[in-house]
Amino acid sequence: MSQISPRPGRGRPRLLPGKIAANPRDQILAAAAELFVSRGYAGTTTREIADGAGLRQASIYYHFGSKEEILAALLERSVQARVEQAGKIEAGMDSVAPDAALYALAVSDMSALVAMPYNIGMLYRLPDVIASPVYDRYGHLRGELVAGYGRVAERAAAERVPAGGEPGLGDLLVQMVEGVISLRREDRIGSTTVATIASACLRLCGIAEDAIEQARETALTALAQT
Amino acid sequence: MSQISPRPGRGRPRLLPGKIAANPRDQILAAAAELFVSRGYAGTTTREIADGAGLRQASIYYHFGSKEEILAALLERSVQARVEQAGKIEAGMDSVAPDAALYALAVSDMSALVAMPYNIGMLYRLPDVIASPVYDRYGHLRGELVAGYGRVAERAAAERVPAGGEPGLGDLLVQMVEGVISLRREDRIGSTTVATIASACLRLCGIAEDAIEQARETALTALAQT
DNA sequence: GTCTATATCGTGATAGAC
DNA sequence: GTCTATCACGATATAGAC
Repeated sequence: MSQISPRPGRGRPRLLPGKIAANPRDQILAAAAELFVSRGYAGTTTREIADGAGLRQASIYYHFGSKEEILAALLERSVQARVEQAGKIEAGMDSVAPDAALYALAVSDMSALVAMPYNIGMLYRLPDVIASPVYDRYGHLRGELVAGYGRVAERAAAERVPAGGEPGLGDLLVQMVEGVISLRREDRIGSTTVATIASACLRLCGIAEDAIEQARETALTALAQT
Repeated sequence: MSQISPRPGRGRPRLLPGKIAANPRDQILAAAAELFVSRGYAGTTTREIADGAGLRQASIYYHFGSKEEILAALLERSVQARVEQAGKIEAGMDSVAPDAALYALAVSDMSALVAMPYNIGMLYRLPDVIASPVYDRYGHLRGELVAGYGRVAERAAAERVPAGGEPGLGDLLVQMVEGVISLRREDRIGSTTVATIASACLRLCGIAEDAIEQARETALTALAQT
């Protein structure tokens, strides 16, 4: 990154001076994220990215070596936050009730997904992204996420639901949680969305309605302290 | 389609005579399906499709007017079977127990998804497909599918789970059911997969374990008669 | 650090021979 | 009905001026 020298007045001025607020790298990432998510990776051109970022097509190559490098940066961002938060919650699992831990995991993970700029959590679903060589570097992290869900869920479910099926509880729950991605694409995230899905996760573990309600309150107060 | 004249000996012979078995239109569709699903729509070239179908790039344009027309044909195939089956099950819903109807709906829908060539059920998830103008012609059908799931599920759930949340039960269940698409992409469809997910659907409606087991048997015998 | 200009290649689609 | 040949365009990426 020594190539970046943010000294004012350096470099030829941009044509469109309206967007010099944030640093250009982030502007490029933001524009690319929006386009990748709405038109796909292969369906997005570097020219469109440049337009969105407010600079010229060629100028992108000062900040990134290739189009694929932009994708890699976005992929890393999109998985990092989720895995980190999930790890923290699983680490502190022993101090709270198992079902509250699951509720907290679901809520914090969905919050991370919803908070991501331009819904980049869905990059992982795109075939051309998965086929890309850069996917291999971050793909296994999502597997760890599923495994984490599985461990937390098995505890919460106890013996209430038949275990050992394929797909496992972790797969089912991650599938449910990532439903917010589709909902968000359709602009359907409301004030009750996250709570509704989190409750559904506990229901999927055979937890009764009153216990779900209790786990919800425990989880929310625990999350508020973080 | 009057342009198709399958008289033997007509037309210049193909370079690669190995694949003349089925009709060329279907060969093109099959090749396109495999590629769209593995590399995305925009990421697939007509040359690659032609290679997969065993003819030359330009020859595709005898069977389809454009690349988009190929996509439209695949989209139609992928939604038709699901909506049809769902409609039949919902129509015969009164004659079986509500929870058995839901189980049957989930199983038959997942079976349709699993039976689709090259997992084309996932075309609906691709941003460049959704952004394409041809999507508008078939997109609303998926909405009807969700609504159908919602009606069947509300009956099965009765008053056991809080209703009226966003997302609705239909959204949650379709989300679960379409999880087979991801599993299939990862080659993880086993003998218990469909049953596990169908049971999870009922669990999501607050149905108890023994009732789930009973619904399963009722549904399977009902489906066997069809 | 961003620009203009351009090289080089790949794309979807068309024309016309066979 | 499939071929060869090619057009017109748009893609990523590079070179070098400012």
